[in-house]
Amino acid sequence: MRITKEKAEENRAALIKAAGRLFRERGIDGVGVAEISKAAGLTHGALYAHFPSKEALAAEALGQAAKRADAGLNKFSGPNAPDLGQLLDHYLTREQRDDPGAGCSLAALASEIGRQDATVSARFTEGYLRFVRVFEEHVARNRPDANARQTALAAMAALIGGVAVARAVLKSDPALSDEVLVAMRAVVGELGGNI
Amino acid sequence: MRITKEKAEENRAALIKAAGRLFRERGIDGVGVAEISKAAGLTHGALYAHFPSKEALAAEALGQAAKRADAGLNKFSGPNAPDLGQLLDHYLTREQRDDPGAGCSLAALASEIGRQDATVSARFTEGYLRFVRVFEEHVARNRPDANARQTALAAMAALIGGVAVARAVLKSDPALSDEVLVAMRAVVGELGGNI
DNA sequence: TGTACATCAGTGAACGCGCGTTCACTGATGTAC
DNA sequence: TGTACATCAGTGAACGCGCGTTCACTGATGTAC
Repeated sequence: MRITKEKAEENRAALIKAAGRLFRERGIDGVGVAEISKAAGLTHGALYAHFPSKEALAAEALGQAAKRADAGLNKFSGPNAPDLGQLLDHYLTREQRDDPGAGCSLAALASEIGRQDATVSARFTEGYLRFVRVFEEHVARNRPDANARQTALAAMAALIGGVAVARAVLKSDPALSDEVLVAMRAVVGELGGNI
Repeated sequence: MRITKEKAEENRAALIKAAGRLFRERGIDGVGVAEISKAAGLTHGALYAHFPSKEALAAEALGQAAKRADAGLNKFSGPNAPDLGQLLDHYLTREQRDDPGAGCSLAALASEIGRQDATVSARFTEGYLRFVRVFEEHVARNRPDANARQTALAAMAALIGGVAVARAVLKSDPALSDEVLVAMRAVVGELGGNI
């Protein structure tokens, strides 16, 4: 039952989208190819017509997620960008914390990417550096005295850690989880030269 | 073949130690009970004489690791403690990054703890707060103007994120990985009122 | 435009394997007398 | 102190199940004439 090229491309996109969401929700090790395929409306055999392995799909999913994040990130860049505080308010929300599937892949998968292969690592690096560059612009503008690159590298890693920690403590101490988000917002805002 | 109470206690400790190391190295989902038991010199059946489930073992392993970290942390606390920079130099090393099994469980498992149950989350929270309190002391001493609690919460989450990011980008961009560690050291040092 | 046929996305059974957990059993330890 | 026996940490086979991957097959699509 061969299908149109158009439909095949749709199916491929559905696989990538489902994989991204499920990997963020439950980790790369935490979800199987059968479930990803089913979520995309296909059987697992079809997945292997598009990707040589689960790991290749993971790399593709991470790349796609970075691309989507990049689109959202563009409006925070350039000479007429809103101030850094708005980017932080956008990133450090309860919604982001409470719905990892819809959120940032960097925060959702940070501590397990190191165990994946180099191609997955490369997609993480790309996504991370996209955020870093936007941060760098803001720091260079707001705090000409500071080392913008260094501050941006640390600030973005801090945000990733902040969301990961807020999620990790949530089930045992929800008040602390909120406190971490607020603290991150204040401290990174100050770091970036923005109250 | 019943064994002495003493030997049984040793075996229990070996299970916890092996579990901690393997979980940090490969993630909780990434290692099975058979391998943990084997690393402790036992069969998997014995594991269930000590722990009701893999998840209970994970909680125990995280608690034990926090206890050990606490011992190392005590010398950075109190009125005669060395300055914060030494704690940062101790935490943000290539050794820490390159050997997750021997390092900090918070950094190794941050983004997957949110998927575990509340008892595992509770052990993470305990470990995190131990670090936060030590940080808080230093910030209160070095920067009386700052909100010490808030700064400490953000700084510790930042360190966790920094190590996780340094590991995530390592395979694809080792130079960037080093740069992240250096940036974190500088920025968090400044945050804590220490050059 | 109509016909013949090669292509290939997708199906679903099957592969070997490892997973977490259970359980009947072993036999030295620990205890009661 | 010596004997009888209950205890229980540890063994290893077995449970059902899901894992990632392979492959013979299907049949509509896309293409060559």
